Amino acid sequence: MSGQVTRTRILRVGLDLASAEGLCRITFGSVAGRASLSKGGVVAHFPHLDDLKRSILDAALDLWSRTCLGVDTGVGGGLPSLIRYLNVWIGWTRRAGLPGSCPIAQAIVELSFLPGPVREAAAAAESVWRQSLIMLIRNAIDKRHLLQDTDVAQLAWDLLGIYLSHHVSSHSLRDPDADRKAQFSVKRIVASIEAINEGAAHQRQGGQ
Amino acid sequence: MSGQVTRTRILRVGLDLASAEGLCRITFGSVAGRASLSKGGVVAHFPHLDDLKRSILDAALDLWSRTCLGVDTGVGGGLPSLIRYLNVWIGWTRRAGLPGSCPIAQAIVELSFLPGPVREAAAAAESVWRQSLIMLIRNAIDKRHLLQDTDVAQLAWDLLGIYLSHHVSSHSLRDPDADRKAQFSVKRIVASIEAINEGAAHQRQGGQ
DNA sequence: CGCTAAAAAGAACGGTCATTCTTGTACAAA
DNA sequence: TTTGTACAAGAATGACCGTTCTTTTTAGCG
Repeated sequence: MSGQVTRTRILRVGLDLASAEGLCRITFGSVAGRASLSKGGVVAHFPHLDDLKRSILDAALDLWSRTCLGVDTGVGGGLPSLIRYLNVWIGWTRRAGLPGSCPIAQAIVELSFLPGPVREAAAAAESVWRQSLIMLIRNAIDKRHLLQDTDVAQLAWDLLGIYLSHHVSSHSLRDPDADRKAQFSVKRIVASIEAINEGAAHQRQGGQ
Repeated sequence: MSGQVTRTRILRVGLDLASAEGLCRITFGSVAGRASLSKGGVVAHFPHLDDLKRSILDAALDLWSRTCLGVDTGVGGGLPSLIRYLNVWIGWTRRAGLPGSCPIAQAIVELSFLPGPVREAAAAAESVWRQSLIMLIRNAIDKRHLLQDTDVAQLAWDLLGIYLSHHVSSHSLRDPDADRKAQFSVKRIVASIEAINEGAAHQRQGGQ
């Protein structure tokens, strides 16, 4: 069996496991068992556990990118692309075939206290998310779909916050209504800074 | 030394440790060390680790209640009380003298995958938070400060979401601007459902 | 002082886990 | 067939931790 194939299988199993039980539950033994490998077999590919965890996060970000980016062919940018992206992003793990929650969101919180390469990888993924949001927001502003003086960083923070809230709500708190609530939040926040009826919106934004 | 005093000291140390390193880092040894006790000394008070963790969460909720509730004497209910509460809630751990982040918010996420009494305690704390928000929101509606058809559960979800986003942002991602951003979010969401200029606001809520 | 009971210390056991090392196996080239 | 090499298995080590048990210390009281 080619080593590359086994390596891919390990990462696939690890990604599933991270989604189902969290990155902190990843051990050589747990991954080896589900991959029908011995513990030593996994270690041969990832000498240190951090290597494995970091690679799993990389695989998760890769899957996110394939699931959530580039799916709006034909929408043509601007606010519609932003809204489309948000609707695809929220709950993307189900669509991607993962058995549980979003491993990245979970990792960001789980690793708060644990400096090291794995934490860096999680933070980097968050940075990618934030940059993607910012680019979509900027594009919507350029196309005059959003107010010109929209605070880009603030809006990105709010939208990332909705995603994280949805993660906690649906996963940690098992709220069956999490999807609906998150979508409502997105609608409300977008409505409050849309460039339509600029007068009222502007008054709201600027007014204290 | 009276056992009660030692027990209190253990919980104080445990609360600090949970704030500084997370509930999952609580071990008999770590608590014992910081409390100048032997491992056995801690076990004598909390035979099972879950007892200790649950008690720490209880202590955290207690501290929250003393720090965040009942501080608006003279404000007199309604929307001002809600806003006051949110401003006190966000970042309450600093005010309460805890060395790190909010142990409850962290626990809610950390324990997502681990059913048991500790997870139940974290979920119960979240329920208390949610109920507090709902009561404040209802009061603001009764006083005609918020729109009559405000979706109470949705608004509570949004505000809890801002708190959790602030937790992740300030703690996991170390954004020094987290406080300001969270406060801005609160202002925006409150503005969008205030009963003032009801026409525009109503149009926004009901529209689409 | 001695007696008693609570409180704390400390040793010990079994389990899990990361890491390291050695062994075995399949497969290619010579 | 022999040799060499990547791949995987499996044993061994040392650390940490929850839990249990026994022993020592401390405080109160006659």
